[in-house]
Amino acid sequence: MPHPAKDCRRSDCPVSFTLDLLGDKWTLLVVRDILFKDKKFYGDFLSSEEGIATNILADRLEKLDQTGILTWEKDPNHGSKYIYHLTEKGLDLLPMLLEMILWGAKHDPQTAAPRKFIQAVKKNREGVIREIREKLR
Amino acid sequence: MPHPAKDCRRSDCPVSFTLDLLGDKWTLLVVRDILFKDKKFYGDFLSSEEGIATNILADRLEKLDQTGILTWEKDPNHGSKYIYHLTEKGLDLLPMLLEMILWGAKHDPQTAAPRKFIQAVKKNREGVIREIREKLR
DNA sequence: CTGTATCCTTAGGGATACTG
DNA sequence: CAGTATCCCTAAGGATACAG
Repeated sequence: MPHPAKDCRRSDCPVSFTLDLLGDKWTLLVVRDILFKDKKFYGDFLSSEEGIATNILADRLEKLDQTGILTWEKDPNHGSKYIYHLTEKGLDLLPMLLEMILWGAKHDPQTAAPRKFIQAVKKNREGVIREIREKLR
Repeated sequence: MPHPAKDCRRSDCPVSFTLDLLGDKWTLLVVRDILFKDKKFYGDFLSSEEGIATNILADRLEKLDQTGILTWEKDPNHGSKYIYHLTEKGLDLLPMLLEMILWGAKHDPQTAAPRKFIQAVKKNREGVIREIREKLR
């Protein structure tokens, strides 16, 4: 059952549903790290510049797993314990994240979003989506 | 300065920026109500099925105003005190909200999203965006 | 190092009372 | 009715210690 139980969903509205799963300040940063920064290890996420706390990170990884957005597997090289990656459901978040990036880049005067990437998304949204999905598959 | 002060932004990443402003379980529900449900009065928002508390609503309206996403004006008919509406910056959230709807509708088995609307968005995203923007202007 | 668990403070937010 | 303010509790989450 990769979705909230009856008593933790506030309504059947899709916006509300999405917010029930992802509506906080940290969860989507983990998704962002995987989608756009090729991160896959626990320490990768920990070292992101926003400075997520280790308990928060562990909690979010577990919740993302429970909701079927992310999974992990043992690291064969054993440099790390696990390799985290998105499921199809998680990869489906890419368009939403891209819109968040466009909105943030447009309205944040001190954004650090790379101009080239923003232009690429504006010019060829579907292409960028396909490319990133391919890379992560 | 319609954006977070230096000490409340976690990084210059556009995703992080967007989450700093909108990353909680309630704020985007108000935006949704305006964009898709033609709500404009305090009581409209209060009566949404998710059941936002009055103090939370007041707080979010104020924050959305501080960040330049929403404004209000006196209601000339005085049925209500104020009429709330989105700024251009707020209307710019529409594409992101649409992606949230698509994702929620796809992955929530008990979604209440109208099939026709979902199809319309998939088929003619830009058209839907233009139409809704026009209506709210 | 990777990941887990504990402690403890603050902030989010529900219930409800209050004002115009 | 529209909107504000208070009370109070729970949960989010920062710091940090601990285990493999």
